[in-house]
Amino acid sequence: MPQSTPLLVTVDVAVFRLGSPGLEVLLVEREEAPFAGCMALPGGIVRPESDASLEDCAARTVADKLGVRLPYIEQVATTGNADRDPRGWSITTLYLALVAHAGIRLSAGARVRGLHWRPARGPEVTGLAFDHDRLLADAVERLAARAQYTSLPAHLLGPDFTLRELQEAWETVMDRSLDRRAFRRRVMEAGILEDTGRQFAEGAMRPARVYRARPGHERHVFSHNMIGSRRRADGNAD
Amino acid sequence: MPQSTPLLVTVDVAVFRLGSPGLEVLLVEREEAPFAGCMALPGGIVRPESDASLEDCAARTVADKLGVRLPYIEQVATTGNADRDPRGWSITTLYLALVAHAGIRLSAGARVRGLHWRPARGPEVTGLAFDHDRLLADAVERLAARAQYTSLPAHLLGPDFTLRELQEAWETVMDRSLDRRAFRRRVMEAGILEDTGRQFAEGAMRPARVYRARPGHERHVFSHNMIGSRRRADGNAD
DNA sequence: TATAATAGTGGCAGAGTGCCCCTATTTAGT
DNA sequence: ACTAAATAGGGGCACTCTGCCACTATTATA
Repeated sequence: MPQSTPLLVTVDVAVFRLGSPGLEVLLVEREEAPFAGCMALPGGIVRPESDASLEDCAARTVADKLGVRLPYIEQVATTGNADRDPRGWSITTLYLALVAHAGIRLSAGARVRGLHWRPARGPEVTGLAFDHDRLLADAVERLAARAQYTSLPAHLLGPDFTLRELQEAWETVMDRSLDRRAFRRRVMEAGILEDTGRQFAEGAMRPARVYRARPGHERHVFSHNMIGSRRRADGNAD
Repeated sequence: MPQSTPLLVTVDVAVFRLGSPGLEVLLVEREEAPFAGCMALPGGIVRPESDASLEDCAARTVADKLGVRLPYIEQVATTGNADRDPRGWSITTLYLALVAHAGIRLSAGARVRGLHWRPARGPEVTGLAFDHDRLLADAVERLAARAQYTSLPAHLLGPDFTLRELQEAWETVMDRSLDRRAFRRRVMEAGILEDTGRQFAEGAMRPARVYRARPGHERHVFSHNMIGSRRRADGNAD
């Protein structure tokens, strides 16, 4: 038997990209009540008649607004209670998605008004609608945790990249500096990259080799932590 | 606006305890269609009028059936699609719970008929109702992953335990043997235990010290992996 | 008193770690 | 041409962490 009381089931997605500088998240300005005028994570109501699955719903929600294929999407958590939406008991499943900076076409899609990229950390992203302050914090935390032992940050780059770009993606996601030597050692020993043979020069310096993810190794889990466990280098500990 | 099509929202819980030997999961024999007569994870329909939150719903579902307070409950993931329930589009949020073996009182609670503890791994827990085969596998996998770097397995024991019992809890959860010296070193250096001053003897052997979790350290995250990353000892690799 | 079984600890060889510093490669400037 | 400047890439060292073996300690029983 179905629920006796109506229950709102939604999906919210935290889409991240590499900003300049720092991690950026996609926010949408709400046009309807509740929280009209507030910024919120893009989301939508689950429609059984058109969504094959919850993840399809999340992917469609972002694809509609952003007009871009998501190279990475992952479920974070589900929140359900009577307080988060003034309209009543509601459930939302939060997803985390990454896009490459170059591949964004904000002009595509139907309802693109009010779409903004905002720094994912810091005071600029407080005061979001519903409980999205917490949802965003959860997504950022999950993202940083994944970066410690998986190759997830690579999805923030295009298909080809230099080791420096890859390290900067990692540092942006984890919000801390990494040792260059240790980073290169771990990535290269993991055997997840292949040399394209090409080079990339950015000014009057020695050009860097251009790599790409080896086919089948896009979702690598490192046997050792990407940051060492010895010392803390920079900001936020633990 | 709410969903235009009715949508079944449920909660399922994988409750684990230490068996003899091995990890055991609580299953319930379904009395109603669909899948009448099949074994399934205990679960229930989310009732907005009586559940304050999704997690409350999960805790209540188990407490009703098991008559025991859950020392640990954690959300695993949410599955939603049109195929998992023959009645139509449904969403379930899976929770993972641990109970201490000693504290179980299966006689309490209202609807205790058809409750069984079954080995959590192996052929005895296939053929569950709905997609619960996969849900159970996901919960077992999450449990083993958590054990690698958190003190989660301690919740499978009573308040007091010896280091041997603690190590056996870890080995049961991870389904692999651990090195005794390394285990003791890591646990003691973490500073999460306090000596009760008491001892526990089991036969004609030297008695072991009895420890308890230091208050405030029940949910410890280890700075280093609980299993080393050097070598695999016995069964299931990576 | 010897025996058997478990509890608890010392210590070592080798792998993993951050880190310093060296060399290589490019363009701009003189 | 030659130097300067900046980044790319790697060698290697001191230190830490790892699994593992072996040793001592403690108990009851024969």
